[in-house]
Amino acid sequence: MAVTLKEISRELNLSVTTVTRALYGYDDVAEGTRQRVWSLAETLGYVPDTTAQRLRKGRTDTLGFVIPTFGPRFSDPFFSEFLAALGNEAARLGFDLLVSTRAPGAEEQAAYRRLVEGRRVDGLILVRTRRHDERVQYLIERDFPFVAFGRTDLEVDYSYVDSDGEAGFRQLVEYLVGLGHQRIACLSADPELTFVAHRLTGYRAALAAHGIRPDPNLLIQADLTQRGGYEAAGRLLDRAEPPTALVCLNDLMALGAMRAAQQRGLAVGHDISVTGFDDIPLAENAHPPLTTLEQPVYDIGKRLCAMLVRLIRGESLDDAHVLLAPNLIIRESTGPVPM
Amino acid sequence: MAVTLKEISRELNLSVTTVTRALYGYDDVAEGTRQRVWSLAETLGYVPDTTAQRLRKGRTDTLGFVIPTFGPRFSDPFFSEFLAALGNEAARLGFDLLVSTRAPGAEEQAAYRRLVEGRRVDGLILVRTRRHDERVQYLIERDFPFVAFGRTDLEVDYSYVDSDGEAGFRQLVEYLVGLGHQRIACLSADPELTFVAHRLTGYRAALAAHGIRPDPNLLIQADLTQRGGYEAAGRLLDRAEPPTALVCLNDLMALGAMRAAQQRGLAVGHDISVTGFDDIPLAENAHPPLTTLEQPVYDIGKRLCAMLVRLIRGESLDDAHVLLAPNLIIRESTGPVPM
DNA sequence: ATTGTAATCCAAAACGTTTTGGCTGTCAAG
DNA sequence: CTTGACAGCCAAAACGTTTTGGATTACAAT
Repeated sequence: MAVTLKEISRELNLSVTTVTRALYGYDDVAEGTRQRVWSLAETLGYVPDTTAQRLRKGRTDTLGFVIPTFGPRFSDPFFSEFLAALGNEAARLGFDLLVSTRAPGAEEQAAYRRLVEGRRVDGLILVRTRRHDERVQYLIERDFPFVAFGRTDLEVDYSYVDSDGEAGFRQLVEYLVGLGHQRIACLSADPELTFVAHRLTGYRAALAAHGIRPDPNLLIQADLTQRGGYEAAGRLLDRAEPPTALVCLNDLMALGAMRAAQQRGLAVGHDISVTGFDDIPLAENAHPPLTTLEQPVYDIGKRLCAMLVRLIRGESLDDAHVLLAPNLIIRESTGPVPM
Repeated sequence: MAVTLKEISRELNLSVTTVTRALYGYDDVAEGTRQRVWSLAETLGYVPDTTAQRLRKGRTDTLGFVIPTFGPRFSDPFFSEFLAALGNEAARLGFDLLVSTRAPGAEEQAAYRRLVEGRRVDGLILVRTRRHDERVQYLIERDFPFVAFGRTDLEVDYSYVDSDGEAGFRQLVEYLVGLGHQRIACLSADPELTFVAHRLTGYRAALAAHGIRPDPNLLIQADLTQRGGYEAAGRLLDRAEPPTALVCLNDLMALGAMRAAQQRGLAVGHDISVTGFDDIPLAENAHPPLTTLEQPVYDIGKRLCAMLVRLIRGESLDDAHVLLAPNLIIRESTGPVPM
């Protein structure tokens, strides 16, 4: 089918060895020979077979990324931005990107094993780490190169980049307290997710710092989706004594929460304050625009990718544990507590 | 490093041949031998080397998908849902998914060539086809298996699934006309994109059918993003005689357009009507919820994936050209023309 | 004793590449 | 005339797998 070295070598009465060496610019090939090889390769449209190169070189030049998807209608701007970062940076570094989509659980674990044990990729990027992350455990155990967006509670060392969600939430809640809010609800998610746990810590710390007794009724657990935020906010707002502020674990939830509030005739930013996390592009275009904590997802993805490649190449990392402070962006979805 | 057939065979005093055949259940292996092989493979944790299998079998069992990204902050729910569909379906069919991200243009074309000519994938999925799509032309020329979400104007035959944007927009605009709208603006995009051209055709047809003279000032070209919709809507609304309805090429633009309207004090759904296309999850949670045309992105992705695999396997396709009618979902962003 | 036939097993080739460790011939220096 | 150096080329091995086309043995049937 496709053109191989053998064909070129046969055509020119050369050995396969000489042909590769000519193509790769070794200095033990006569100038004339090199030119003949190049020109024939050109006209025949020779492109080396990637699979053969991989087998021979013992590496795939491929990075793996398993997206944790939730339900069929999976749609999260966070991931598309992150993916764009990985894709662009991987390409820049000469790596392919192999993507799987799997809901967390047994099938996800199997996907990781396929990638690692079948030697399909040279390294992996993890995202949405969990406090006791089996993926991290597994990869450490197998000594397989990986980097993660997020920390874990495991007593192991690995390379990560993470947002300081605790500091971010502390700052955010202090800002709300400063506006006079006391009944600040938190639309949380599965606290096994590390970033959820961190943000909750920050939430609690800020309340405690201001002598506000944490009300367990104001902490509610939901999905990290609009629907999750919509439903959870609905339940909170229908209480006898509803909260005056809704702190949501991410922007998607916040958008859902805003809708729930608006359906109940509340003016977001006046009657009730709502906040998110991520600063997805939609946050700015929400109505009203959403107060949120920005984390530079694209840069994080890019950085992780570069770190992983250095790991694969056996180079040393000077910045193996990066913690970035998120940036509080105040927009119109928050305001002083209503009289 | 990893366990190979050779090691297993050495350990058991068997040939490599017998070991593979034992593992794959050929009937010329003694039952006892088969068991010894299996149990040793198990304890050593043998997993075949994917690269070697690929080289030997002459196929990669990998599908390629190049996401057309626009700018670094790429974030489009349409693509994350489509990607989830591809990922899940590919996995189900035993295929890996190789993803690249590239802005349309020369680099994109180079990415396709790398994938095809380097024999990195067995087939490709195209999305956002263009009227004179160089990708389609190239792949047809090389006789490489591919499927596309979208049609082209090229005189070539290939397998696709597409939404009938023309019919959808016709229905949508007729609905708006029925509400009394006459000055219906269209926030369009690059008409070289086939789906843009189709939707525009539907828009014009509906206007013509009701004797409304198309006003070139009401047709404006923008990016398919919130920002694009926001800016274009802003320009339209600041005119002396602004439109009463904004028909947007997709939901993201519509969300941006809504914000532009709201910033000018207009109540969307009353003072002005806004529509989108796609029915991304955010459309439902917008404020007000967005009237839009739903297309089953997940199903389309799944279907395309299955079609591609059949193509790769040389099986025949009975449904090589699928046109799906989008579904008009009327929400609160549209209403009667204001008095 | 020969033939036939199962039942087991395996050597070698092949996929396409890269690298190792040469080999051959020419020419200048001794 | 020999030696050494150098330029230019290449055979073979290797990466790990699967498949082809036997080979070997045992045993039953002739």
